Amino acid sequence: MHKLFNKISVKQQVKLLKLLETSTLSFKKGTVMLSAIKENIIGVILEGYAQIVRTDYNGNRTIIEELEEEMIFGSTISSLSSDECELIAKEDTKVLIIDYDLIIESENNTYSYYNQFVKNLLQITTDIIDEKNERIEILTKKTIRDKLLEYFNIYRKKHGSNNIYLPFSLTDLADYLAVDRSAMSRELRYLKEEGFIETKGRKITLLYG
Amino acid sequence: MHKLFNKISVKQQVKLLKLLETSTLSFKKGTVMLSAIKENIIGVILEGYAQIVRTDYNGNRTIIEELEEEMIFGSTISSLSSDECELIAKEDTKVLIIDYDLIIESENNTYSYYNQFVKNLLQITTDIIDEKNERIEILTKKTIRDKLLEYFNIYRKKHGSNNIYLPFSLTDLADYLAVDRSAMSRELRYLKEEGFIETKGRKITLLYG
DNA sequence: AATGTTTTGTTGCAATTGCAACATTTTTAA
DNA sequence: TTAAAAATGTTGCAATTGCAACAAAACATT
Repeated sequence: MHKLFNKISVKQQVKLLKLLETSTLSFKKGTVMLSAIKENIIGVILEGYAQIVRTDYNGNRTIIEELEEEMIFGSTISSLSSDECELIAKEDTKVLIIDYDLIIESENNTYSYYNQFVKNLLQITTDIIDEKNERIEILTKKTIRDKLLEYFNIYRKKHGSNNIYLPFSLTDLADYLAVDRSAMSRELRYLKEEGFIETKGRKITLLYG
Repeated sequence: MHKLFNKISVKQQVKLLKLLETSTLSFKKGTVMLSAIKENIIGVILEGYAQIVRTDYNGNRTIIEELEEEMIFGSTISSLSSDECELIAKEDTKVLIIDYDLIIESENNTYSYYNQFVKNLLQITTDIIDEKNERIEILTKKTIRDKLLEYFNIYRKKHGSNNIYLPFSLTDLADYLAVDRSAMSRELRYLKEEGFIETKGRKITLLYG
């Protein structure tokens, strides 16, 4: 069950979804779900797998977000500057769509499940702020080395281990750090040569305090 | 009246503050309000002016946030990695402290003013996410020039004007963009020389489409 | 198992940037 | 008003980085 429905019974969930006039949409693999993100909505991936892809003025396409089952997306929540972004179903995908304005404008302050839902959403948004702050913390470092080390430190603090298992490819890591991939590759080599880290595939071991 | 109390009558506000066990603290100019930000709280500046300052391992102090009257702060909301951060009253300052955990854990889902408060807080957090996304958008640009132009474009889109009035000093802008101040100064000169912008103090005029 | 695709590693080189140091102007506070 | 502090502008230079191009490895798909 999704965090969004924490402390809300199944019966109440049904009522809630009706109250918020939600809809469930299904998309075939490969479909572009344009309209879905044009408006001010919150989406939950119920089944399948989708990506948010940006195409910039040069025609370069970047994957902004990978949306797996259970994940949440929406202009309120992610960086969907709706102009350039597309939501694309990479598999057959089922999405729950909730109108954000309706959540906020609804005057149904007496339904306890509705209020719980708003609270759950608040929890999720504050978690997202934490993540954004982490990324900003990393991006404000001036050198690639410092960005890497900051990324490592945050990971270590979170997981309590010197072993880092990258949740994505090194190419994606370079995107996340907003640095050139080959330059990052070079910096990782230096860190290895200087004995700060060891790497094996996507596993990185920190050898420093 | 603060956004946080939007659609909540003064009478209800009083009840709400009691319900959430808030406290109002006063600090003399120059005081370090350490404890205030150590815990999971939301603070509102009722009067005065304060700063959140980080001191890193090198002893370098950076102003992370400038908190004027009406402004809100807290670990849930800003980037207060509480270890290195201090909240400092720059003038005599009065602060409203709200325990975030109490907001979330309270089961008072029947008080409409409480629910409205949670909703207001949700609005504020989503706005903050937008701001963070903007900054990330800027920070992921690779050159100083592109960072500046992205900053300008976001400003122009928001204010609908080619005149930019910087809300802070150029030194602070360099911090915000996470670039060296003198290098930014140089880049601004190039932009002027190439006819893209004009500047006068903290006013920048965009001369391009 | 064979093929095509994506990821990774590497390197030379040019462009960008940070740093340090200093002069000048503006702002702040006594 | 005046002195001190902060912000701004400038420049040379070294360090870091992005870019391009390529080879090799890993992965995915039929």
